[in-house]
Amino acid sequence: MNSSGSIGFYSITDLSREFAVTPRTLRFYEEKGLLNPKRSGKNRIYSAGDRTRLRLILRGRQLGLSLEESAEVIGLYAPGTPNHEQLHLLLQKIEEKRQQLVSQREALDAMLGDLDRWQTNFE
Amino acid sequence: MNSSGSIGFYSITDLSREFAVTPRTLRFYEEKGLLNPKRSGKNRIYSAGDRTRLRLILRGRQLGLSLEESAEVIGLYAPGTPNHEQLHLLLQKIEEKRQQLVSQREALDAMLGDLDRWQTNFE
DNA sequence: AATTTACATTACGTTAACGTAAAGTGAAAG
DNA sequence: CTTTCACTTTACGTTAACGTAATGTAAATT
Repeated sequence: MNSSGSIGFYSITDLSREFAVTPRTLRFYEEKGLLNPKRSGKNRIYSAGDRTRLRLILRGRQLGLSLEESAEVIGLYAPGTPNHEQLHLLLQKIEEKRQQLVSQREALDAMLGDLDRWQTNFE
Repeated sequence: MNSSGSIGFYSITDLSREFAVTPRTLRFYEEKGLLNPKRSGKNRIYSAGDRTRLRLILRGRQLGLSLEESAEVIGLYAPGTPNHEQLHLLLQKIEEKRQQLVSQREALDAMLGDLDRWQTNFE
C-alpha cells in the first residue's frame, strides 16, 4: 500500500521517502525510544504526531544534536501540555547549541587568520 | 625534562598540555600522517612547525572537519611553497564548511519555528 | 498457484577518533 | 642501587548511528 492508507497516517516507507532516510533509521529511532508508531498487525503505522517528531529529530541531527539530546528535547512534548520546568530545559539546550555555533564561527575566523599568516609567512 | 629543551622545541607532554589533548592523541595524529615530529632516540621532538600544524588540526576539529579533511588542508603546506592549484582546493574546503554553518543556522531557525508552533498548537 | 512487494525480526559489521591497559626503556633523583 | 619519571610500542576496547545481510510472512499482483 504505497502512500494510500487514510490521510494522516504513514507507512515506514512513506516516511523514509519523505525525509530521505532508510527504514532502518526509523526502526533504529524506535529502538532508541524516539518514536512509537502504532501497529497494524506487525506493520508500523506512523501518525501525524510521529511525523512531526521525526522532523524534529532530523532537525536536531542537522544541528549536531545526538539522538540522546534529541530524545531529551522531544521528550518534553510527550506527556501532554509542556510544563515550565521542561521548557526551561529546552531553552537551555538550544542556548547550548547556539554557543557551539558561535564557537565554530570563531574557530573558522581563527583558522582563516592562521592560514593567511602562514601563506605570507610560510614554515 | 619538563618544557626545558631549547626554545622552539617541545616534548609530547608539553604539547599535549598546551593544547589540552592527551599524548595518545598526538601519537594518533602521527599515525595518521598529520604530524611528523623528529626523534631524539625514540622520543618525539616537536618543532614550532609541528605545533602550528597541531593548532590547525584542532581548529579543524572544532569546525567539524574530519582528520582526513584536515590532512587534506594541512597537506597543502607540507611540500614548501603553496601552489595555486592547492590554494584553490583549500578555498573550496572552507566554502564547504561555511555552507554547513549556514545550513545549521537554518536548521536552528526551523527548529525554533517548529517548537513555537508546537507550543501554541500542541500534538 | 506462483511471484512480487512491503514489511518484519535478529544479529553481526562498520567507521572515526581516540581510551586504556600492558609491558618495556633510559635517564634522573633519592 | 632502586625508584620514579617521561617516554615508548603493541594491541584490544569503546561509542554512535546506522548499514547490511539473512530469513520469514502476509498481502497484492500476474
